Amino acid sequence: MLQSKLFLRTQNESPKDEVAINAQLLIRGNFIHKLMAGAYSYLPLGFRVREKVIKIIREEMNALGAAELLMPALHPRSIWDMTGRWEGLSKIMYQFKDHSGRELGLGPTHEEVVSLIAKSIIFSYNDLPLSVYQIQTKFRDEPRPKSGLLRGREFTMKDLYSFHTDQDSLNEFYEEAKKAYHKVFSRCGLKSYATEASGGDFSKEISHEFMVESGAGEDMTMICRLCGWAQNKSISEFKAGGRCLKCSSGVLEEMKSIEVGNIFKLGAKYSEPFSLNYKDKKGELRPVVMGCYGIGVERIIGTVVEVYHDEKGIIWPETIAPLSLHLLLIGEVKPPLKKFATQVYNWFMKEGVEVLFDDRENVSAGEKFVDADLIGLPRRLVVSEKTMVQESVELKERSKKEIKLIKLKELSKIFKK
RNA sequence: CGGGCUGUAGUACAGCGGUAGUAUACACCCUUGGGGUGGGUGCGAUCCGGGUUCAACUCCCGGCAGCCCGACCA
Repeated sequence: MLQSKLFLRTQNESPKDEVAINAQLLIRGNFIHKLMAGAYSYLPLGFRVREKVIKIIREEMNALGAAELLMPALHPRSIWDMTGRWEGLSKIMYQFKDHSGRELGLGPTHEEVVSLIAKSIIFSYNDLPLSVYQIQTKFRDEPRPKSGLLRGREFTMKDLYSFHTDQDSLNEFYEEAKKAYHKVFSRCGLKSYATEASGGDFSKEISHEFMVESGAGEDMTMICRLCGWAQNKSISEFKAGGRCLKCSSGVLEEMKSIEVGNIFKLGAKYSEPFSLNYKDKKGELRPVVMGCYGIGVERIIGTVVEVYHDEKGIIWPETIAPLSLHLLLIGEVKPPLKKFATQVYNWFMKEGVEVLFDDRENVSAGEKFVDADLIGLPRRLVVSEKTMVQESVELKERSKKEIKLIKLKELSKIFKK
């Protein structure tokens, strides 16, 4: 990928008014562009990060046994009246009328729609358990969008819904989903705590929020770092400094955190209003037992930037970096040097290494270094007159200080497919 | 939704009741060529509406927008 063709222009200065680190760095690095509070465009680099995160989520959801589908974002009022949530969520749901006066809304979540679909699929205990998910744009009329990507009005959510004959089956799946969630976040470079929280509107039962430690977060979590037990401070009866009741040897701490996902046991809350029932072995109708599970894609991206950065810019984890290698052509670009650099670039392209080639001419070395640090690809490779005469390139990892000179012949040892 | 702060070139900042300035970006010329090289020329702006005033970017009121605090947050 050629930087000169990337629709990219970095900014030296942080945008006015943006305080959140993730907003500052992602805007400066030209990953995103703000259209209004809480609505961002994904520019080519940001788009690639988003795709990587989505790919990880998709792989883990598929591994969990869930099937992917896609539901509409546009909903008629009637389906929301089934659960009383047209009124109940009127503050947070974008609701409007079309030209014929029909009342429509943009989905902030999809329990209603998925329950309706499930009615056409689930009839018998033989059909259960089942689970489906989608990765889709959600709309919420947030009273206060804030902190860059962390709280938007329009955002991408992976929402998963599971269907069961009974609570035991749900509990079993719930624990598997919990593991899958930890795996998603860990693959994105984030340490997550499954935190006990109230079920909110969804459920009277305890739910779990997946918290990542960050000063940029909105939530306070009580955690035991020893065993990983965590509880949202808002429902916690424990105090910091107290002993962990779970492992009895750790000490509870307060931790500021970002919620990147959550899981709920819904029970029959949505199946009942939709008469989503199945026939048990005796032929008797019973309500389907449901669970729902969400992950905020943009939240993951924003959180990663909050966690992985330094004063120069972002330091992407390899797994979700937009590309893995930044190739810089430094110094006066004479034909032999350009040829040499292109040769190196082509080698990486052939090897299938995702490389961003800063091929811009008449851009100073310093400017290229600054841009590379800001954009934060895991590895930086410098090609110049100096390295050319030695038949080599310079390798530096974004997270480290040392620079290594690598002979061209040795490239294949370091960059294996 | 309550409170606070802020709206001036693409971006980031100054400024003043009377001709709007700097940096950067952009275009061109020269220079330089390993951590935003230096110099020159040029292009480019006062959020919207109302009020006060001879005169408003500046003062006052209202809107809108952005950020922050709080409330809210399936």
